[in-house]
Amino acid sequence: MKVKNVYDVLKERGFVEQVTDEESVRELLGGDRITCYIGFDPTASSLHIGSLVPIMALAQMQRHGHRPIALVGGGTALIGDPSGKTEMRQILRQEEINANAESLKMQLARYLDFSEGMALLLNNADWLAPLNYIEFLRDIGRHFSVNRMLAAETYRMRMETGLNFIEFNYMLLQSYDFYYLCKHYNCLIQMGGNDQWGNIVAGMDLTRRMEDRKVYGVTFPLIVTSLGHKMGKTEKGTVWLDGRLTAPYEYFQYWINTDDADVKRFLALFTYLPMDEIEKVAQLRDAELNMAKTVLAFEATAITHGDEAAQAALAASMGAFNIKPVRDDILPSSRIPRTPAPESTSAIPFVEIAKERLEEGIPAFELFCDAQLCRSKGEARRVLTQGGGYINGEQIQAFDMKIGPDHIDAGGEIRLRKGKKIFAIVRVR
RNA sequence: GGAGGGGUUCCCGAGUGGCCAAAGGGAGCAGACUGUAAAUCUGCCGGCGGAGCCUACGGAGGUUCGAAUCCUCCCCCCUCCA
Repeated sequence: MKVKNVYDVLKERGFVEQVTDEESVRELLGGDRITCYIGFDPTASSLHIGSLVPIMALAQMQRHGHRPIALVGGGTALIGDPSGKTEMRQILRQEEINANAESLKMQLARYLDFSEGMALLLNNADWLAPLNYIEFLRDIGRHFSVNRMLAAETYRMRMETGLNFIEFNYMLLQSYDFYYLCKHYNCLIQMGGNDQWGNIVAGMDLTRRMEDRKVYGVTFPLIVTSLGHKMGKTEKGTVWLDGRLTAPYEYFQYWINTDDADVKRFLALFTYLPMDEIEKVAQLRDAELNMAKTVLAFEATAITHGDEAAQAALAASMGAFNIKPVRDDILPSSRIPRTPAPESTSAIPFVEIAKERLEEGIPAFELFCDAQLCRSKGEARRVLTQGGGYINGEQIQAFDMKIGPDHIDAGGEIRLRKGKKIFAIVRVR
């Protein structure tokens, strides 16, 4: 059986917003191995859920026999992309960027197979840094019309708030990347968020002028939740892909809290489950729909943190939230365990408390702070006064209730809960 | 370089000498209802064990019994002119 055209796959799964030349791109992707690229900004030491769409797009490309290039923008990050932003981005120091670029490489390796040139990881600092200003202006700059650049949405929206020259040059550098990758790596397609459209098109133009070659661009829709929220933001801040910054359990929680209306769309984008199974999710209701969310959380966590971590997160959530096992006929291709897992709290975040301290008795609001359920004692007091604090499943009545040794359960733990869904375990040391 | 307008708490944004920890909105948190969803209603929403105290209205000084508010200098942003 012939492998499905990856362009159709991407389109079906909701990855495609705009294409520069749909027919040609489809034809290209239906043929022999081609090379495509997406740029990632090393402005933080970890990628977050917001970068998952591009990552998954590259992964899909690779699974369908093409060669993805993940381009770390070590050079362009020195300038700051104005696209989609209303204010100038903070410019980072060279060392920070280099360090970030390194950790991004590690992360991307979990989604893409970089062995034997099946995928490439490049850093544009390698070719941007040595550029010489005069030469660059003469060879590259002359191909750009300022009039046309100003017409680009990217810059137009900045005309009101202000745009400085360094940012104005971003388009030239990103265009140069595309040209460079085409020339040296035979890269024919650039993908990116829809805010990159202007930069991608400019890169195509430059490549045509410099190399006389036709290249293509595909953009992804900006993914927001059906409530209009940005992906990957919670009350605890950004949901990172790095397990040290966001524990797999938290990551799992993020996905299981997906809105009803987003489950199907997210399964298509963020898992590899077959579309015919995902389509059936539309018919699910109530408890069944929650099972689909469980699968989404499991699959997404397994992709980012591995099967083992996903299973631990699942087991912890089942214990804490009384989740029913997922029925066999719901998304049958998923490897999610479908029997009740032995209850385990091992994946839930925990803090250790010295035995002596506990023997004296710790006021509940202080313990909530120590367990990082609340940011300040004031907040903890408020939460507890409003009845939002629970200990071993019981609502805490007084904010300063003393927590002592008799609260330790058979497993040697104290279970704290804030609100409905945030848990912490206290272990006595 | 000149003239004018600005920088307020997570974000937007009101506030022009005491009644200002600062209106209003958004976001967020908790409770009720639920399905770890949404919608709705209620309460909360700088720190400190509640009192008062501390820290906060771009930065540094000053005037005043008292400053987000007035004065001086500095930094940054915007608009128009050059």
